[in-house]
Order: sequence, then C-alpha cells, then structure tokens
Amino acid sequence: MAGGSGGKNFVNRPSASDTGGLPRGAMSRPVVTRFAPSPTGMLHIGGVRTALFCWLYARKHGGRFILRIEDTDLDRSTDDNIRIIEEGMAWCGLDWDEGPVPGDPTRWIGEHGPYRQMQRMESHYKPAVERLLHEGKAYRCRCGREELDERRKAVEARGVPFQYNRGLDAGNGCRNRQHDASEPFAVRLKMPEGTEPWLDEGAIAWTDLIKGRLAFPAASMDDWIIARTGEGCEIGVPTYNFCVVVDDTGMEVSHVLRGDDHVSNTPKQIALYQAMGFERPEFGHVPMILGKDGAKLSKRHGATSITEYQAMGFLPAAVRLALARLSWTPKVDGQAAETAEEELLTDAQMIELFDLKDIQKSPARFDMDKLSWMNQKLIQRASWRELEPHLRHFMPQKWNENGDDWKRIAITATQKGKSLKEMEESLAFCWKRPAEADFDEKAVEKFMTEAVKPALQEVTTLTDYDHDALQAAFNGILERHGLKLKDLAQALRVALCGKPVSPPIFDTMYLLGREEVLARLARWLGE
RNA sequence: GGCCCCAUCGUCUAGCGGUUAGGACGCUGCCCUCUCACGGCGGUAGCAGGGGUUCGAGUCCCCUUGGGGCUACCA
Repeated sequence: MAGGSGGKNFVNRPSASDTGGLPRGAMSRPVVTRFAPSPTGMLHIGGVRTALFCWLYARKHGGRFILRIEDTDLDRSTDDNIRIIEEGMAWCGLDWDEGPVPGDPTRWIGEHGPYRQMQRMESHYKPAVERLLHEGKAYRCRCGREELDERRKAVEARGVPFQYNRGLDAGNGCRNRQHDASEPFAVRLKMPEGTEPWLDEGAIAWTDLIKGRLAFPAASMDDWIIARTGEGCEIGVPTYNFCVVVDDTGMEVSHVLRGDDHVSNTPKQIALYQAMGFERPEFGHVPMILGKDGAKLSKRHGATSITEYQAMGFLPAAVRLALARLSWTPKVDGQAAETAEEELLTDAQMIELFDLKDIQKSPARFDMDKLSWMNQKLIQRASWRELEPHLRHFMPQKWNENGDDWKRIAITATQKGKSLKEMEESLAFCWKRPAEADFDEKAVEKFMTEAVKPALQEVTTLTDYDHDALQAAFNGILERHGLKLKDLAQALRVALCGKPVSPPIFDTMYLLGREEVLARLARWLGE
C-alpha cells in the first residue's frame, strides 16, 4: 500500500532541483501545481481526481504541490468544510508540500502563505486591486444589482445575450465614468477590445497542455467584476477569478491543472495576467468525470463524496488508481496495458509514468465496478499487516482483543473480498452467535442430517485447533463415518454460523476457538 | 440562445492512412473446489450518421446528430 493513508506527512520536502524532462520545452522554472477547492460542502470525487493529477505531476517532476482553500464565497464556506477537505486529502494520501496545517486556521506550511484566501485580503488582493485601479486597467462600477438585472432582462427580451457595456448595453456601463470612491462600488476589469497586439487574431488564446490550442474572441467577453461591492466605500471581497490569478502568481504555480469547467474562465484570467503584468503559467484542463448515465456526476449517481468511498471499504490506493485511470492511459514505452496485471499500477509506477499527453480530451464515466475490482486486487496483494490498520476501522471493539496470529488468519481467510466492509461481514460470525431466528432453514434441513451428527459429536472431542491438526483429525472422522468433507463442513457451518457460508472450515473453527465451537455445537447434539 | 469542448465494445481505453480493430472491467460458458469466493481457459460486444480527400479512412476535412462545460457582485 504505497502512498499511505496516515496523512501526517506535512513536512516540507526537499525542493528537488531536478526538473529534467520538462515537457515541450515549456519553461525552466520549477514545477509547482496546486489544488484549490472551495470549502462549500463535501470533498467531491471529481475534485480528488483533479488533485491527484496535480499531485502526480508535481511528484513526477520533483516539484511542489500546494493545497489552497478558496473560501471567498462567504455564504457557503465553513471551517467544518475546510476540515473535511483536509481529512479527505489526507485519507487519499495526497500530501501537500504547502498549505494549511489541518485543523489549525492560524498556521500553515510553506513560504507563500497564508493558504486560505480570506486571510490574504489585506496583504495580497486589495493592493492588487488598487494598483489596477490606479493604472486605469480596472474601474469602479456603481451599477446596482437591481439595475443590472433590469438591463439584462431588457437585452435578453430581444433575444440577444447580455454583455455588460457591450452590444445593446453599450454605453450603459461605468467604464468611462471615472467614479471615485465616495459611494459603494464594485470593481471591473477592462477587457481587451480586440485590437490589442497581445491578442491572437483578436482572440485570447493559449495552448492547453491537454486540449491543445484554445481561443476565445475578445469581443465575446465583457468587463467582469474582480471585486464585489464592499462595506461602505471600501473595496469588497475579490472574486474567484481574480484571487486565483493573484495567488497562482504569488505562489509561483507553474502548471495550472484543473477541471474542464474552468476552460471558459481562462481567457478572463489571461486578460488579468496581462493587466497585472504577470507571467502566465501553463494551463491544462482535465476532462470531467460523468456519472453512469453520462450526466455530470452528482448525488443521484450514488456516492460523490470521498468520505463515502472510505466508508464503503475502499482502500485509498484503490481510489487513487481508479481515479487516475479515468481519462488517463499510462504508457510503458508507448504501450498501454495489455493485461489485467498491468492495469494495477502502484503509486510509484503512476508517478513514473504520468504524462499529460496521455490524458484524454473527452470526459469519462465513473465505473464503480472497476473501482471494486481494483480494490479487490489490491486487497489480495496486500500483506495482512498492511491491511490491518485499514480493516480495524470496520471492526467491532473485540477485534483489538485478538493477537497477531488470530488477526493474520482472520484476514487471510477473508482476503478475497471486494472491500474491507465485505471482509468485516464475512467475519461477523466471530462476534455474533446465531440466534434461533438466524438459522437458514433450508440449509439446516439439507446439511444437518442424522447421518452427520455422530461425526459432529466426534468433532467436539478435538482439542488441537491448529489447521494441520484439524485436517488430520477430520480425515479420520470422515473415514470412520463414511462421509465426505463437504458433508461435515457444511453441517458445521450451519451449526457454527447459522448458514452454509463461511471462511474455510478449519479457519472458521480456529477463529471461533474450541470453547465457542462447543457452545454452538451443543444446540445440535444431545442436550 | 451565445461561446467553447468532446465522440472506438455497456464502461475505461489502444489505434496516430493499409490491423482478423487490441486490452481491461462487466456479463457469460467450462474447469478447479469443504461453502462463498479466488483462480485458470474460452465467449460476448464497438469505429454515431452523411458527405468529401485518397489507390485505400476508425484514423484527414466538412456537415448533421448526440453529449458536456461556461454564460453571476458562485467557485
């Protein structure tokens, strides 16, 4: 289980100097990626996938991976939600080199903090807004919300899309009104007209690391708000698109890897990079994860929160693998996997093989069956010691009362399960004696025959529950009573577990222990 | 509606002008077997449609259709 799940690994990594193999001769600055979720709810599986790509890319290039909390949506952001993000990331083994210290709003790791946007207001955003205002690249806007709504309606009533200060709304905006700060105001960025030399044939364009060249006509974008209307005559809380640019620059992010849904934000941000005179990073837009029906993955598709996957008994490594393999095909010497075995990559292999050019442009549907399969395979190949810490969370208190030998046998006996939850279920008989109502009637009738009872009686005389000893003893019993293992084993299962299904019978007996076996057998033998 | 993106088995995908269109998951047949599983060996199923370009198109171009994203003083 590489990658771990402890999530306590927040120490700074030695900032690797080797960024060799930089793709496409991009640039010479060190690789820095970041995951910037907003704490407005649970940690979405799609977000985790994006984070995973960022993490893989940073690890692959010996760079840094940053976690930044985008909490400028005052209405929806909460400390609890920040906690959920931190815990979810940690559980997934996505350790960050810079970012918040879990559970402690006042501390962080890294030299570019703070890493919660609301804590960067005075220090980072306001000065940037003021500078833009001062340089005439942004302006104060006093168009009220109600007024704007009306203008929007009026324009849309004519079947034309509303664009602030453009099209049918031209001349209505504050762009040339030189408002001062004597009244409340929002701040808008002046977007290019279309003739600026830095544009590409009148369009804001870039070469996306995943999608290739993308271009948006400047005329299709209006002056957007970079800072909301503030209290009194102050500058208000800046908007997402503004903060991202200031932060990515301040944190030296070299590669902005994010969800597809941000493609249309990119030209706005590029215009801001231009206005601020910042060097723009590389952009890579990762396709979305869709639900089974092809619609955006949402609650109604089942689990979307990473916490739910944890609760269902998936290993973090399995979640990482399954998520990574959506839209990404690892290639070894240019070859994709040709066998099931090759599909099961370790974290080290993923890091080694990760390459943006092998990422699909189209969205992928989330396949629970494949996750399940990977989970099962990873459970199978893990040692019982690796599994125990994960399994423990699914077990009753009594689990911890058992010794290593017992745990080892319990785990290996159920290690073909698809999930930790399933393993727990198949061990449930250990702590729960079947009640009268629990016995599977059909099974009782079928296996608990008169012919098998003398053999069962003899089983009660056995004292050595070691696997080999049981094996030998059983051979004798079967021979004496003219039975097959199948007959005795099934009868025992029914007697011990109430149903004809359990781990291998000798293991089942060992796990229960002689005393418990006798107690459960008593009901079926002469009282 | 406008802008942008996407399109190979049910799903994830390989393919980069000439292939019996390959693999994995799922489903399924057989074998193995003390139950359930695991495992082993097979099978099933695909280039959305229509035009071009070309000796030749899943691969290149255009259109149609379908899907997705954005279109906020949300992120």
